[in-house]
Amino acid sequence: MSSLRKTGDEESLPIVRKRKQSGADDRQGGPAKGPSRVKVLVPLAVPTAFDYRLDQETPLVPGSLVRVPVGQKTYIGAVWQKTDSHDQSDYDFDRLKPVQEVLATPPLPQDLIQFIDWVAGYTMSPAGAVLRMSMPPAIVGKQAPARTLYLRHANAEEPEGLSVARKRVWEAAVDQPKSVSALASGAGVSQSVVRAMIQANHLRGIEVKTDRPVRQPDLALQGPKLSTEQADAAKALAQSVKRENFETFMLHGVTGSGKTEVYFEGLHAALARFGAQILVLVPEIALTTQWLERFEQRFGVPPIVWHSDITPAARRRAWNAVASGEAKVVVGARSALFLPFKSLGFITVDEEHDPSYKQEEGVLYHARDMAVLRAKLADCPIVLASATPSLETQHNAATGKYKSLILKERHGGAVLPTMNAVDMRVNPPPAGQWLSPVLTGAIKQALSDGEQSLLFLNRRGYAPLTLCRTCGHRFECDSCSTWLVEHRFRQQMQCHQCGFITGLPSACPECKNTDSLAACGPGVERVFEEVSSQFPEAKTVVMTSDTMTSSARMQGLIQQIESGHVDIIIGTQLITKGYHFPRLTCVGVVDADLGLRGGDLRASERTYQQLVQVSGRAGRAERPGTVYLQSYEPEHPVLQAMMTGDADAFMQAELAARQSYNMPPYGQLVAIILSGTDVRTVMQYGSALAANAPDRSDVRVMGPAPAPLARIRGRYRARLLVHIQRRLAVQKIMAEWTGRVKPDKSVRLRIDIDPYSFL
DNA sequence: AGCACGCCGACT
DNA sequence: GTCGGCGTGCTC
Repeated sequence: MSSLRKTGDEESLPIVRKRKQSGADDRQGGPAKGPSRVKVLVPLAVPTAFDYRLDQETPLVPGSLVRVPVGQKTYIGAVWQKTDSHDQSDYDFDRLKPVQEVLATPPLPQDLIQFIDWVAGYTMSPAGAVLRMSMPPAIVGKQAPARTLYLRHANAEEPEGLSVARKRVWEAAVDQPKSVSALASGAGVSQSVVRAMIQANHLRGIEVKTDRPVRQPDLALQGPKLSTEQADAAKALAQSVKRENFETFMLHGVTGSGKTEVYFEGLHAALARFGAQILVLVPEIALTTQWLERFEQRFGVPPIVWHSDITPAARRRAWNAVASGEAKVVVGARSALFLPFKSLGFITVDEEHDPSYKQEEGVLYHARDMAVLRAKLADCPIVLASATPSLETQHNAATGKYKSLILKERHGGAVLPTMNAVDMRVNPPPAGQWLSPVLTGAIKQALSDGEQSLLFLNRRGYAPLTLCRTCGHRFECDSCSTWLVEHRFRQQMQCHQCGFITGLPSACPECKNTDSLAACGPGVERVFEEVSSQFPEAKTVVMTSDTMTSSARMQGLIQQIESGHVDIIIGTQLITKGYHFPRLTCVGVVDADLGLRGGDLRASERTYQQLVQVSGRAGRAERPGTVYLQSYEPEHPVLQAMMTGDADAFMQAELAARQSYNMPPYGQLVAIILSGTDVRTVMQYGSALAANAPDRSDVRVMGPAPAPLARIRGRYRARLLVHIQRRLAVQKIMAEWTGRVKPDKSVRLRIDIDPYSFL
């Protein structure tokens, strides 16, 4: 036994010695020279920073960007820990790969590093995956394309016989090399003058690889005249900016109350006070041309825009300008929260209730909640603006955690629209149709008055389900548990989950019957068909993500609507945000009950918010608007709240219900999503998890149950919902639990802290 | 995120 | 008998 042990010791000796050696090699403790160890977080789904060898003498500050090898490739990562502290790393010093390059780019700011670590901890995601959102590998470290700037030749005499125009260019071409257009506009001449002087060799071309300077906001511009209500709210924001610290505001204003103008004043105050950077978060689809135009009017420059659809070149320019601090005003979708702001001075989350702020892929985070943390770390004010604030935000406002700013009146004398519930049991549409005579009557009236109508149905395509009347066959996706949606305009069947597309069938694949296929239920295309046959003379358009394939097309259509060339607009939620159509007076909600089915935690809240948003499109100018809500259950509290307009009572009732069940925002939910190729293995692991749940009275586990969409892309999914009675750090509990019950390696486990969607 | 390593089906 | 499918695990 003892000899065996000895042998073991001897065998492990080299390792022991290596460890000691590596400890002795951690020279960063003293002033010793030579290579040192640095921790670098790479933008990959890795939970911790890797160790690298740094061959230069100068230590690197945390956040410094470095190029390091990982496997076969190299990545740009960020130095992730103080290099002067002794670390416990046991990674052999002589096995470390070297830092290949230290980038000249400014280091990631300290508050961003803290933010990334915190988000990783909160969402239980690998820190590298969060870092990836802050420094997309396709952008960071990439050079600007080369361009040529022009300047006088050094010490050159003014050429003989310059014309007046050329002389002006000559005067302008000193000090800074300038682009042709900058020289021309600076001298007040046309570009051809400058070009001719280049030809004549009067100016010297210099190749640079820098981006053109970012246009700076014009702070002398005045905003529009504000109502008393608006001015009071704006003043509160400006005062908060003066206090120079973290403070959260709920800006709650009815649709059309001019919330935007109010938070613009807050942004303006922050810009004016320290020249700080400001960030406005908007839901992806709300970043409209109309919104950008308003922004430009107020600040004199277009903002730096950041969302999933911008070109790689624009993305690179935006990232660099934000990192250098040159970009002062940034507007973006949720991912803009992770940009490396040098000095963030104000954040606004517009439409803060919008469910699209919850990222449902990769790192599962809620941008609104993370924005509040970002503001806290940056020590700056943040405004959460909405006509229908989330229950979470209203609760925080009620408890005093957030300050309340409330706008009760519509701006410019516009009145709130009149609400009508159309009881579909009393006024049913003709067979095979979806619009009640009440609604078609209202559209007809609007048409004859020369006003516009909007029909809202949050369902793309022609019909959500196609079945065979003979054999009952349903068209389903092969790899998801969903129905294929008929898109009649495109002559296709499509799975809205995985995107699978196939042609329209002419016969039932099961019983081969032709003329036996029936479309069930309405989508926007079907409503379009109905409207077209009822109002053939009206100009009707459909606005969905399917028809709005390019932003040029979208803008063209918006302009047509604004100029009154469109009579009836049919659309999905794409049209509920960010637009202001003065001629729109009649709004019809085709199926106001749609969001209430399925009954998840937030069904009522979300439906209410959506109905208010759609209704808010009506009557935003002088002409009053009218809203028709088609419902089979008009006595439902959501419909009742719409009719009475008593939002507060509705929200109070919702909050009380949440409180009585200890649901968010009082208690917490965590979802565990399991997926794998084999149903039984997935369910077995789910059951094992449930059976070994944390032994705490305040934690209750529901499930495992097959996920509402049990199969996506061929993988089976099951979920457990964990309810925690109180607000506490659930991450520790979850980590301990899922670490204790080892998963079968074929099962993938994801944890969604604060789940929003229950799909 | 890539990319290499590894264990089960259709080819010469 | 081998080529290659993707499922699994590692990257300092």
